[in-house]
Amino acid sequence: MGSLDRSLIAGLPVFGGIAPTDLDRIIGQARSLRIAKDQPVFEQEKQADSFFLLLDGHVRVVKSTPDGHEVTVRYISPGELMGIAHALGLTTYPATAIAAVDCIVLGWPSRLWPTFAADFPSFGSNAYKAVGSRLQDAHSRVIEMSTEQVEQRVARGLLKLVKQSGKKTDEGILIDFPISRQDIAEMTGTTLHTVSRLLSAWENQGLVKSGRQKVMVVEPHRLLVIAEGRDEKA
Amino acid sequence: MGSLDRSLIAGLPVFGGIAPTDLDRIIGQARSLRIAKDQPVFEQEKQADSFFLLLDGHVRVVKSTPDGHEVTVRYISPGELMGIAHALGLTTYPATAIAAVDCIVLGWPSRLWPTFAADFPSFGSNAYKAVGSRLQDAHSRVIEMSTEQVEQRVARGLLKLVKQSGKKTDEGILIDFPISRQDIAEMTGTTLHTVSRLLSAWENQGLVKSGRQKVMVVEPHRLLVIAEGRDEKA
DNA sequence: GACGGAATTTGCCGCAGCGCAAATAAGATT
DNA sequence: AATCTTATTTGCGCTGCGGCAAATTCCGTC
Repeated sequence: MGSLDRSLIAGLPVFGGIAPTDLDRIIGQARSLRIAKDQPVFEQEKQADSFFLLLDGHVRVVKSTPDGHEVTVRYISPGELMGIAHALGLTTYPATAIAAVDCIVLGWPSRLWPTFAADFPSFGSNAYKAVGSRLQDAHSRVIEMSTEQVEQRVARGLLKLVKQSGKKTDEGILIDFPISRQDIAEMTGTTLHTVSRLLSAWENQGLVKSGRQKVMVVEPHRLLVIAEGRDEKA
Repeated sequence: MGSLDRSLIAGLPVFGGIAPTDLDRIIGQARSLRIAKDQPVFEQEKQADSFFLLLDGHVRVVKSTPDGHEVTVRYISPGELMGIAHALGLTTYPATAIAAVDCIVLGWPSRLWPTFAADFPSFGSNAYKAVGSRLQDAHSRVIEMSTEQVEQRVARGLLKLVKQSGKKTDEGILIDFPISRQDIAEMTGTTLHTVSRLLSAWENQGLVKSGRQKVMVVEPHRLLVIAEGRDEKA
């Protein structure tokens, strides 16, 4: 487990404006975890006894329906909080979080949440702002699902991933964790077949380069045109 | 404007556990508004200079997209907060709120939000729980849009309205504010035509009775069967 | 009680995209 | 290098539901 250092979290927006001694106190109560690829950080319906901060890696948050469908709610990037069920007034996790790659995570017992929020006002308000922006995101998703067609949603989904986790290469911008057609389908509300067809088509037009569990966006701008429906049915 | 009485808000969950003197202080800073049917309480993109509590009536919260689509985010019932943009870290309203009927509303200047949240912890935590449950709702909507078909979503939408604002009559449960096919379409992500077809079909089966701007659910249980997809294609 | 505007109903058509199924392809394993 | 597993591609048929358009009904209003 090793000794945890304040510098791990010092630069993060959620801990913005918190005194060094407080940071030490915060990190002193954390335990650090290594989560292997494809392993859960926490699971839907289980008691929410911890909340987490992703230090390194990428995590996919998935909600399962009773009838076996899975919907990807969001991807978590380093520096983001997750599993903050208690901030939402829940005692169980509303979704499952799966490591998309090997991850390093800090975890705190949920009972510390109220203390943190009260003792470190900027932590509390940052966290609630994060919740607020997730609410915005969720509403955007609803709107997209209501008003856009699949092609636009997939384009938008890829652009979101690019913005969040894009890594420049000399051939384009690579989404820097393994992602399957199925994963993309689950985050855009379609099927892997349709995603595959779209990617094939885009590959032919030189918009993207993709392969097994990887997607590289070559021409973000043209993808944006599609995402915004200004495509004129190319 | 008249004198505002503490009893107006004393029983409400958001103000649960707050001392009478504090309630007086809270209500002393409120102004009460009467909003006529079809008039906005607040509007998307505008400066969020107030937040509100609905005392009486029903309010529809709508988001408009740049390309002219409208999506109904939710309906607000008496006792609920609305326009709490600042709790989400926003300075403008993310949606427009329209009075579905004549409404009575309390409004406070947004600058009081931080004070309220800090001085009345139960107010703050109740409010954040409310935000949390809206986030849950939004995610449910996303999942429904991804995995269910229109018929199920419309059934589910009606049931939600029934639960929230249903008024028992001797013929069934009436949704007690005017609601058009178009409104239902905007909240379920479909078109008014499809809603009309569905309601007609359900009317023939004796599931609902509906008319101009009104819907009455006669057999909630059978509607639930449809909503849950346990319909076996009747 | 006739008129006008808005809401609703319904028929018909077309197609986006899903389901099914089978063929490949790309890694992983031994 | 041969084999196995998992991901991806692609063809084909079908259908849910959106788009268009026209008819009808309801309700407020003068």
